Amino acid sequence: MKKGSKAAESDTNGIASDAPPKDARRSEAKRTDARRKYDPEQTKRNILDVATQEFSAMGLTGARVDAIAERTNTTKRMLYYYFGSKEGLYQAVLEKVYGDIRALEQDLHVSELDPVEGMRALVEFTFDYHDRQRDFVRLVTIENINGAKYVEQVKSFKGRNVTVIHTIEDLLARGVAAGQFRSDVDAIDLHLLISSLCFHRVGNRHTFGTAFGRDPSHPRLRARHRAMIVDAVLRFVRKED
Amino acid sequence: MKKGSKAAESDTNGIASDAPPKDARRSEAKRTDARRKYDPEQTKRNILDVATQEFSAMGLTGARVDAIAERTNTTKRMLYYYFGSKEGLYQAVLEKVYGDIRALEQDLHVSELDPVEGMRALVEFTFDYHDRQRDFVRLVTIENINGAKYVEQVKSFKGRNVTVIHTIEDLLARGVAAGQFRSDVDAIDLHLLISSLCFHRVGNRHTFGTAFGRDPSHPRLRARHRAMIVDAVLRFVRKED
Amino acid sequence: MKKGSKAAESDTNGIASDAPPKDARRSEAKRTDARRKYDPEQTKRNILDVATQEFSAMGLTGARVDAIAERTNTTKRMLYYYFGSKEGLYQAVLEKVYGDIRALEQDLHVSELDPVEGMRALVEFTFDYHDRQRDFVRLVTIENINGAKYVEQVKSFKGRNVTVIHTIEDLLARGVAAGQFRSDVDAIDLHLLISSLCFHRVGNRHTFGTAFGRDPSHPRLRARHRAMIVDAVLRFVRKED
Amino acid sequence: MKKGSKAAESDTNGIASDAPPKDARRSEAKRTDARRKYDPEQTKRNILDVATQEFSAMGLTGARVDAIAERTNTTKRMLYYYFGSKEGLYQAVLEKVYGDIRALEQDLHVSELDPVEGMRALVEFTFDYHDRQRDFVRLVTIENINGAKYVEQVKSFKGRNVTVIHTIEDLLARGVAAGQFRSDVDAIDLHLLISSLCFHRVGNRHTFGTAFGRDPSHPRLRARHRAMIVDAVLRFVRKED
DNA sequence: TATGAATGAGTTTTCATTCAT
DNA sequence: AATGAATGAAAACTCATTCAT
Repeated sequence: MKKGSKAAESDTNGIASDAPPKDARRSEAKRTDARRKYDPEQTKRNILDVATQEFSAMGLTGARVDAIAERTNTTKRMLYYYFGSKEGLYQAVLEKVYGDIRALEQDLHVSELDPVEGMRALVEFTFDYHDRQRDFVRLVTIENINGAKYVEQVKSFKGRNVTVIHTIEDLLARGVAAGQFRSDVDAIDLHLLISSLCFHRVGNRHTFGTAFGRDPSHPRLRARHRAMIVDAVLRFVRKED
Repeated sequence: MKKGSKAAESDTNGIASDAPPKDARRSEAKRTDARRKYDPEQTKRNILDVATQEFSAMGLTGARVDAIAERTNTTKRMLYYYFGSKEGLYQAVLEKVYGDIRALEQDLHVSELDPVEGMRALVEFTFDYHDRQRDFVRLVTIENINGAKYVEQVKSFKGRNVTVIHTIEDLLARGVAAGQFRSDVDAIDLHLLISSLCFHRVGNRHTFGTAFGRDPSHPRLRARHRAMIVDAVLRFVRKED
Repeated sequence: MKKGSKAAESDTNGIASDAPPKDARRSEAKRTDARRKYDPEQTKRNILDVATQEFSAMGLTGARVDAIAERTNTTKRMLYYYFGSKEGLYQAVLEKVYGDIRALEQDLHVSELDPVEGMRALVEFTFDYHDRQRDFVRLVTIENINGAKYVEQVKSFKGRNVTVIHTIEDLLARGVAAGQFRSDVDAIDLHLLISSLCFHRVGNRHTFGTAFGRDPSHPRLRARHRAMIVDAVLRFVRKED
Repeated sequence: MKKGSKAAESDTNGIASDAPPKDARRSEAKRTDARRKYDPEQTKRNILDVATQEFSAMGLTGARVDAIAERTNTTKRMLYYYFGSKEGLYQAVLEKVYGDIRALEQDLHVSELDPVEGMRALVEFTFDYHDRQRDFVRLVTIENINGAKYVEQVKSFKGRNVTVIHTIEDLLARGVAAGQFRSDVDAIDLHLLISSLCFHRVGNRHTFGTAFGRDPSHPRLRARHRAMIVDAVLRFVRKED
């Protein structure tokens, strides 16, 4: 069994793991010095970012505390200082990742759009989010292997899902009222359907790639998939004449 | 101070992990002595069955060789004797699991059905298979976390996928010819779409259950999902007038 | 995953660990300001009191600097500021505890009593002291596990013992002269005998309680033990006719 | 804080830690070879003997698993293999130590002796046992610091104590019947009294030695103490004319 | 073919102590 | 005088694998 203590894959190409806030911080209160030695918030964030990559790449059991610590600006000790244990850190990562997606969903003002366009926007957003946030997808996958044991304790988790369902319910209701959508679609079922289509091609892209020699993350394929999924969803909800 | 060494979840309700053979075996080939003291085949199979459960429940890194050995009729040494290493055993499990599905697909004589009925049959079969073979679904998930590293070396893997694509191509071609299906659907894309819908609700059932308080494996929900997925696929391929 | 960081047992029911002084102090010397922001003496005393409990409950190796600091009004840093190290703090605790008992023994004016009554008074005092000062008993026990390494450097230690022996020698001499006591009793041996009887039932009360289902600190049992021990000592020293 | 990973004191001068069984073993079944490489019983016993010394010298928290392992013929891993954890090993040590004393007590046929002689024999036995088995005394002390947490789970513990009380009750009853003993002595109280006298001088010998410059384990002093304690107990139980 | 004992290298976690503010 | 953040060294414990029988 190989050891490879570097993350096998560093999928962090999205928002979550960008470490942008250095500027945000500076603009706050702490004046001059660019890098202070004692900055708990930054230390925590740094650990969390590295841990996100490592856990998403290796799973809870596969990740190594040492490996995380090594890629950090601090030492292993700080990791325990702030997060208590490996599991505690893992949970904090889940919390952060679920918090991130919720923040973004706010920007979608679906309720202001025509039902069909709103549905399209929602699906495209969901597609794009999963496509970019591989760490998120992997962590959800990992949680399912863990039997959702840790996500249950994550506060941001439940809230996030309620919001999506409300959005979908609103779209469906308006679409039905406008005679555009059929009336027998359940919001949660539809959410599952959309999620399935957006999640699977990211989460299972490795076996898919191996099986068919196609990399689903290739731009051309991605664009086609995006269109296909939007199409499939709209055909599913659309009222047939 | 001890940790639970039993598989966190024993999802074995399907074919893969059934350990039926003790009797079946005897009536097979090995004639004479009813119970021999040393039966390599049975020993191997026993190890494999236990390992399937353990790996599918815990992942490659999460599974413990000791835990597997303990639930076996033999000792840890035998595990190494027959499979060489933890990874070797894991690979053997993948091999077995992929072999299982191929055997089943033979029974589907889709080519003899009307395109629409054939498509329905294919989707229903795919749905049922994933619904029952949770171990399979989990192992695929796990492989994707491993970057499909091990599945690449599994012989039954590639072959299996080729077959499905052929089946779909045949259905699409016949459906287009009959004026029932649209002509711009790619077989691999459609396979991905079907897989997504059938896979996700099983693989991510824990987070789904936690999020919405609905267990997707409940009979009523399962039936509804099955119908919904068939419906979605047919709407997707059907030619609009 | 956290461990209980509170002392396993807080036996502080006596003088040593009472933290009475907040007011007493003020009336002492430091006149003017009722509550100053920085009060080194109070800070030290507070640390010392907490440390007494923690060390007596957990032993030198078992006690945790973090746990002590947490229960303090100040921070860990202050602990090092004032006491230099964990060992330094432990030693300061020993010093304090031995100082306490000496102060009390002054109040016993045994030399003014009839030998038999004096002996009774001494035994009763010794009994009561051990019975109340569990922290003291525990710390002595702990020191014996440490090979008395730290108590050797405690100034109040030697002096204290010399005093007791003088008291006993005086009692014995007067008792022999009065024809009440036998003449072949060694003062240090007698001290050991008395100590044994008073110390053991406190120090080993847990195993005793577990073994016999009797809690030696129960009032009824305590009274009986007190009488028994006085009786045993008097029978031992008394001259037989 | 000093590290000293060797046992600070190796008090093993008694039966428990003698490693005599090499012969016993040979005379059993295992024929020829004096030291076999695979001998679980011996491995366990070896670990247990070393652990007894280390725990009794350093306490539960003070003892170091590494230090124990180092002085063993095997590796640290085996310690976990057989005893599961540091606490498990500690408990096994308690079990062994309590088992040892019970075995010895069988040899005392007190019931066949005249009450006075029987009482003398019992006290002398108790004295000698504590005097020799310092490891036992220290471990009991340590357990009392632990609040008897571990000893409660030790099977040999309760049984042992019941036996002693029966012996004492028998002696008292016969002595009273013979007009030699007073009738108002409680067996458990007497046991406590005897234990106190025998235990304290061993358990607290370090502080005693430091305080008075006398080493209670010196042969001359030991003999005098032995006589004194027998005398004190007999005076306590004897009926006064 | 089969087995229980044994192991070294790693992995998580804890601890007393010090630094920068 | 006082503090929260930071740390290296060591401690407990685990894991996949091999050996002797």
